[in-house]
Amino acid sequence: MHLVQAGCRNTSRGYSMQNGLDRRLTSITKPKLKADAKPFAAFKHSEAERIRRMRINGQYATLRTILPNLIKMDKASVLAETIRRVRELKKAVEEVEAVCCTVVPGGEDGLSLEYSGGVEEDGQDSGAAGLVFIKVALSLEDRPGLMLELINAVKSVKGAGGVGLIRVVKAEMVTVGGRTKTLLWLQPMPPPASSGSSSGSGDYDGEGVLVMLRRTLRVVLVKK
Amino acid sequence: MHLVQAGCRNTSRGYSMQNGLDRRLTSITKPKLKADAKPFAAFKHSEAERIRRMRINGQYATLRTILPNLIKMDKASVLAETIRRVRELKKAVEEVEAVCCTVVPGGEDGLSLEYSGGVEEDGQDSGAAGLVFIKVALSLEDRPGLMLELINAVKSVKGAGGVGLIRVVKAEMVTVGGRTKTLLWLQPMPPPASSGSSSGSGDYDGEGVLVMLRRTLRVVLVKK
DNA sequence: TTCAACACGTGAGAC
DNA sequence: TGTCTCACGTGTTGA
Repeated sequence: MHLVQAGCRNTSRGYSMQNGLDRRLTSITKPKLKADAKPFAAFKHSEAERIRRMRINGQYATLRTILPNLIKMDKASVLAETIRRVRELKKAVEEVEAVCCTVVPGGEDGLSLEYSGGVEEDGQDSGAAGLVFIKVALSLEDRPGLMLELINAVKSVKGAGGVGLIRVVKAEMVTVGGRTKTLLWLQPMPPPASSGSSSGSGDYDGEGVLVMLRRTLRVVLVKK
Repeated sequence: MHLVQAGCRNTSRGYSMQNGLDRRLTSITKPKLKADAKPFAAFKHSEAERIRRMRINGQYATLRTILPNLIKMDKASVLAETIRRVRELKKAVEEVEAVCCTVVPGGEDGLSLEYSGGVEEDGQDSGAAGLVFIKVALSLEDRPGLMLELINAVKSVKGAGGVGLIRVVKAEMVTVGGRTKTLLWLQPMPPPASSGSSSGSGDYDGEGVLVMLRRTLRVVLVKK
């Protein structure tokens, strides 16, 4: 109950890094007597709390060195300035990204789809008439496992027979300031040659695939 | 001495915003009796401390909302992630600024001087042969009063007679993400027509002025 | 059980 | 004087 007020106060308001780690009952061993158990536990507890405080205060010290033009140095002001700065920097990155890095113009959801009905790079026809190559560009806040999510989303686009309709040919990612710009090169897969001629599929619903793809990718975009 | 342990614990580890502001001895008035003075002071003290804690915890809550991909939500982890993010964003802004916004190539100190010996825009000769127009571009962390510092630095460049050698014709600043890009258009002033012909000054040390100017501006750049 | 994280009330320095 | 900020040890809770 606050019977012991530790000697080291270090309240010089200098906001310097160093702290305790001072002279103290070092190398404590667990007491065998039951009477000593409680003071020992109390000491361990207060010591753990001291270490926790030191860790947090160390982060404050780091923030104080990182943030420019800090007027007030107290914790609340440091946190407030930190929040302001993070928002400012985030906005700056997004703005400058919008100006400098737009590869393919996308909609307001940051999702852009480009497709062609021609022949792909290696000159090999995919077999799906009217839709053989899709290029997807999207830009969003980075998160772990994003690429996996995107690929799974692409693979989840399936036709009537439960067979995948699109395969990922190439993928590129570039992250700047926590935002990720992703490029996907996709290739529609030919419908299963179950009936009719092998080169048929004249009724292949390329537009439908695109709609499904866009809807599926949008789920990934708005997630979290 | 911890005789009263407040009722509201709110230790649901939910890291939600709301907190106390709860039922409590409201609308306390200062007691007249001396015996009540101390408990009253203690209450006011603990209450003030509670408000302070709430303010700080509110900042933590805000940080938890604006930081993406937070795995651990405890205070130390939030601060650590904040530090990481600020550094990441700052670097991103600097990099993208270096790529997109370089107006005049500068040295490693971010200071670039350009000068011409011709005639300035309005066709009026400054009178100083060989150095009539200086354009300065510099990029550094923004700070309040920076422009004033720069102008004073320019004005502090003086000749033998203690007279100013340079005047500021135009100044532009643009700040992005806390970094400021500054453009200064300077004009050397003619040396005082104390002796010789009025159009003389053939021995005007334009190079010396540039050296002094660069040295003076560098002081502003490395400050703080 | 121990451990980690938290809110609390309090003593004390700074302004 | 009073107010503000901080470090401290403690009680408590969930894992």
